[in-house]
Amino acid sequence: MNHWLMKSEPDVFSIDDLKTRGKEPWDGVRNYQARNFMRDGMRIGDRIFFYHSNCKVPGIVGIAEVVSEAYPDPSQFDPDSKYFDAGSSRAAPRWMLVDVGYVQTFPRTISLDELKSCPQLADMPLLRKGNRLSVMPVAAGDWQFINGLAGA
DNA sequence: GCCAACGTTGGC
DNA sequence: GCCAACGTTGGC
Repeated sequence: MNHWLMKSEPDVFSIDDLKTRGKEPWDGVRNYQARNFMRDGMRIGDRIFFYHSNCKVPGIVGIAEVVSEAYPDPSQFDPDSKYFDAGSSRAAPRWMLVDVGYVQTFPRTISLDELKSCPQLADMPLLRKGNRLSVMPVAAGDWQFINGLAGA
């Protein structure tokens, strides 16, 4: 099983929103590297750290899981969507997504500051300077370590 | 709201 | 194929 981290702005879609909905199509990803992780890397049952970005205390707030295979992101075909992509077509979809299901909310947020303070996590892609990927892999060891921090 | 970092676009 | 301009991300 592979492990992942996905960023979301809580003002737009928070882990509480995911909890309420149960599962959600992860639409709107318009970065090729992130798309490739979803399309080629993710398998049903893979676990995901849910990360809140662009907010007061950015950090990992809980766990989600992959609940579908990758399929074309419908929003790319919708002219009324802000994610519409005129360069894509149903015959050759450019953007893929997976459905993400709620698993648990951590008892506390593992803040970005705390993650940065752990020498064990220095190689995490999340902590690399200038990284803006919204979907990225998490090494098995880092997954275990962070779960330990969360008391989960 | 600022701005550094980085991806994409498009002229040439 | 180069690279300047532009847009976006996301921490602060």
